[in-house]
Amino acid sequence: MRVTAETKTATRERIIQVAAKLFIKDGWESTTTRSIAAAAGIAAGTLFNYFDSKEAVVAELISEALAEAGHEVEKRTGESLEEELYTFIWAELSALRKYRKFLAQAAESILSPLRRHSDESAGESIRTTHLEAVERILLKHRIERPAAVTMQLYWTLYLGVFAHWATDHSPKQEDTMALLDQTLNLFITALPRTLPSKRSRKS
Amino acid sequence: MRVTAETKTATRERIIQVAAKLFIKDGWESTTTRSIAAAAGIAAGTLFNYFDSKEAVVAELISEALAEAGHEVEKRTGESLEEELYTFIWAELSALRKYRKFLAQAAESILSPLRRHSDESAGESIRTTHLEAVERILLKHRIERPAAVTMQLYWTLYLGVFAHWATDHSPKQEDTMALLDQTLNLFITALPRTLPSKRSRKS
DNA sequence: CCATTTATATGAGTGCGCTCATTTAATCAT
DNA sequence: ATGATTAAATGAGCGCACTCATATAAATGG
Repeated sequence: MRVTAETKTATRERIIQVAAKLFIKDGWESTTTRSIAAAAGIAAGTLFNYFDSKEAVVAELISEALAEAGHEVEKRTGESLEEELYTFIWAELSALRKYRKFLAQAAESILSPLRRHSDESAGESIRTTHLEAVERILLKHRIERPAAVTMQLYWTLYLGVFAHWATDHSPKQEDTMALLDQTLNLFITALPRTLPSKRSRKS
Repeated sequence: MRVTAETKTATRERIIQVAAKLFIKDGWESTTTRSIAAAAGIAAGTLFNYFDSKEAVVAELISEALAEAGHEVEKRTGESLEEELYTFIWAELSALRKYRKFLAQAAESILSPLRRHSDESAGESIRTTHLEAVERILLKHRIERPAAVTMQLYWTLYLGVFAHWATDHSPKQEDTMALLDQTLNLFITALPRTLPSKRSRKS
């Protein structure tokens, strides 16, 4: 069976769309790959011709939402470093708002800091794309290319904010806004101080 | 069928011991609950009379290791706040060293910041126990009872260190030592500054 | 002692994500 | 047109964590 490239991309998009609907309606765990396939009008196994895993589906969903949000924000100018980072992150979270409820469950395994960088996990590109954008913002504000450990620290802090956002019960997630504010403040304070030299402690 | 309380605790301990062996030998994913049950000399279903889930088994394993390490360290005195936190955390990590390889896989779902605090997950007691110990250390150094958001920030940072440790390839995890040093430095810097009042930003 | 109650052990069963041998259909060579 | 080739679709099947009706044996009461 052969199928035109158009049909393929159409099917792929259809999977993502129905998956989004189902995830929003039924949650992450209750939505099975079988039900996604059925709703997309394909066989159960066919889903895995398009995505490596259930997680890869939601990772694609996230990536698409973030890509849109990212483009708009990066054009802005004339803000302080903290303002710019804040705007960028908040724009991303806003873009993900409709997925918020099930992301708390889904993202756990996708964005976990415990995933090895080396393996080709579904969320790896989300992480690198985000970090690249942050690096670009830092460079724009004359912060010299941050050390790997700095970005690692950033990602850790970001995950904390993300986790709080995903489970934030305050009406418009204003608790998260406050946390993000504090977190960025802390990160920026840390910026000049991180890793000037490899000075190990206690022997 | 009834069994004495002794038999029950013996079985429970046996499960933990054989599970530890298998996890170390075969890793987290390759060790099945069936294989643990078989090695412990019980039926597959019986395992779940003793533990809610596969994750609960490893959570118990971690808790036991941490309990031993925690007791020894908390007696110490005369160190700076940073020193004391460093010693405490490093003692914990040392106690977990034998489990390090499979913890990178296992802990992902257990310690994830994305788990809701409210639900009764396997790793919840690990988190609260650790945070209580840290709070005790802070109090000992005249830091007034830290705000919830401060401890949240601490846990986020701690998870970053833990994640790095779990996948640290340097011979004696000295990379982690350096990261821990920097992380604690950052946390302590942040201490007086976190949440003086509920000042929300941007409306 | 036997009957009843009760706490535990049991393993077949369930639904899941995912795989893979096979089928199907579009394309290409003649 | 027709057969050969190829890429994608298929769904039965696998191994997993976990459940639950049932079996079993210890404790208890007469």
